[in-house]
Amino acid sequence: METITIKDIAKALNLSTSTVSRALRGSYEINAETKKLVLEYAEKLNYRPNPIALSLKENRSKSIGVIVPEIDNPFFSQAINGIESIAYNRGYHVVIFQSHESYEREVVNVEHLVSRRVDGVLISLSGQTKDVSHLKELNDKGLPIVFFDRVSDDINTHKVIADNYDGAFKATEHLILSGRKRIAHIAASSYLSITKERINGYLAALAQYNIPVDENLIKYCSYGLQEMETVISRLFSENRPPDAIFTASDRLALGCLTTLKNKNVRIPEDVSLIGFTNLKVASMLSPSLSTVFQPALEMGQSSAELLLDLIEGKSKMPVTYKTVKLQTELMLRDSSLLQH
Amino acid sequence: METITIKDIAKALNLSTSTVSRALRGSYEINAETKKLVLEYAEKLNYRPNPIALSLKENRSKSIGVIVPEIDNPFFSQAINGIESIAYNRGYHVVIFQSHESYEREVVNVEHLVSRRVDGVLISLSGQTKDVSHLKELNDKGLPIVFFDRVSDDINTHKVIADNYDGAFKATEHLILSGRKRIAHIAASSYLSITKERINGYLAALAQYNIPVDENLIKYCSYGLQEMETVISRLFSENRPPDAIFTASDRLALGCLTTLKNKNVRIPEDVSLIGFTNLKVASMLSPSLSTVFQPALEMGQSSAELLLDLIEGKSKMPVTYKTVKLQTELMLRDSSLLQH
DNA sequence: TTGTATGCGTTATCAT
DNA sequence: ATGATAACGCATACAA
Repeated sequence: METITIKDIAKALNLSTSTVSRALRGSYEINAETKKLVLEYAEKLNYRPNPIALSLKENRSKSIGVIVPEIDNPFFSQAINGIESIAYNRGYHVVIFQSHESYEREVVNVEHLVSRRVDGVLISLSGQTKDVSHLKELNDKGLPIVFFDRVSDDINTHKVIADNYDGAFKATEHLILSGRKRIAHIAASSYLSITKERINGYLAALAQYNIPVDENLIKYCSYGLQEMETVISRLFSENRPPDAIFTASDRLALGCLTTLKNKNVRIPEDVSLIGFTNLKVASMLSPSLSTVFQPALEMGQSSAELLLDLIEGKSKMPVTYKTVKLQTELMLRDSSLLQH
Repeated sequence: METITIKDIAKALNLSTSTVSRALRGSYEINAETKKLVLEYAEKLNYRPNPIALSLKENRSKSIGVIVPEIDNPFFSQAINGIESIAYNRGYHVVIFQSHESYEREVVNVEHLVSRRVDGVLISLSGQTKDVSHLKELNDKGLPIVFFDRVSDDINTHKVIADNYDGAFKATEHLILSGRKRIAHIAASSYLSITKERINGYLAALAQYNIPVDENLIKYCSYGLQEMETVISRLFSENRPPDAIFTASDRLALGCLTTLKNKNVRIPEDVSLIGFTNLKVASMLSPSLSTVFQPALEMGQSSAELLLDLIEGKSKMPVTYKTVKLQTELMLRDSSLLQH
């Protein structure tokens, strides 16, 4: 790929590179004719400034790094969609990294981002991450970081989260109102902020309707299908099995659905099921599953806006703690199926 | 973000930048002690070479551009997952673009990629793209391009495709063998390579089982749900409606499912449904839908490998026409439901 | 209004 | 074995 530079234009037009540069940048002190000449020639040769040279000069890359647990997860691909749309509108590029829910990989990703000189970082923490010093250090050094969805309270910066408490409350309330009494909650990694928030919403709903909390009905399930089987087995080997399950994510909802099917537990006759999920089609495909849908696209957009504002100094630096509450829409369908 | 450079190290150690550079690069002509000194100091200061400076010097960015129609589409997010894994293993970054199925946006994306000086491009064409001269021009100039999934025959480079013909053949055959006779095919944009290949597979299966082709049973559906309603209405307003539908994608399968439901067409009693889809859970969630699963992850990996080989000159440049055939797996479940 | 020189971080080439 | 210098592409402070 031979590329045309400012120097080529200068040579061809018998001008200095500075003149050409000024002409192209639409600078002030420049003869109108010279400018026209340069612009036309540049257009003819399809000149494109080299952003790498600019980056080196201006010590910024006009790119942001995004670290997500998995791209191939509807919530995160929707979020990336939103991030991409904002970033490109504002002249930034998006470089994608996956932590695969591993703390070690997240640390390596962060290291890569720093090496790559991204102008800022958007991150949703891995399920294994307890300690965020790898991020705090960078943030203290002045690298803008914005958290979305899975956040940490240990770093004082922008955070974009869904209203997990409210979503969990409504989901639980929905199950209660449809007559369920023993509502299990299958939660994700206990380290995650979203996990805690959702559990709190669940507990609050139980409290409001005077339903006693049974600790045995709250299960954490961080890993694969195998763990889900154990969890489900435990739940149903109790004296009084649950009559409803509230799962905390897409993966958990689907895993639960599969496992229940394999175990010949009938849905919704034996248990009714509701989940936090971004699999838009889930409830459409499966009348047995109601979902709490998270506005992933909007969360991606908001977090990208916040990050770019930080980068461009349009927003006070590390002091802002801004929790953006986004509408959590409850997609409760075929409610009749949930009735006894 | 203040960053430490080779110059800082040189100054601190009273060495020249060249010596420091040599020490860091593990070069030959260098005193062992000096080397050790530099390495230790660099380690202590957490020195990281600036890839931007490297890029400027070596005229490459160590990044590849990926253009997909939509990130938020299971097939493409799985493919990107595969691309990412290979790229990072080989030291490249992945910069993501979406065409949103629009030719104009695809052209703009390509323009951006060129501006960004990516070392190569992975692309799956938009549904509106008939003309690929925007890509051909670049490829002729020496920019490595690899197509995946939605390819063009007008550019002579690597292409990674699933065996769409075979998948469509088997899907159709499956419907035939379960007793269906009037099998409709709902296809995506007629411009796309995958569309043609799948139609050919469909036609071949009909031919093999001596089922006459009814042109009215082949419908193109490029856009939203509205168009799907029209298509379904037309199909079922015929004298003899279809007794099975073979849809060409996730979106079409789900749109079809929804529309049929709204129209109170029973599945699989009235029509049985089979689709090309990467919504891994689709068939799990919906016993009415059998799926032909595309190995998106593997396709992403293969195409990334091929592109990086091209970039690094490990593969003959633009003369190679290599179609990588990947296994198309047919997920036929609850077959009994498909029987009359 | 235009040209010259410098620097961004790094490495290759050519001294020493 | 090490140092000085130029070059990658661009913008800008300064000189003319």
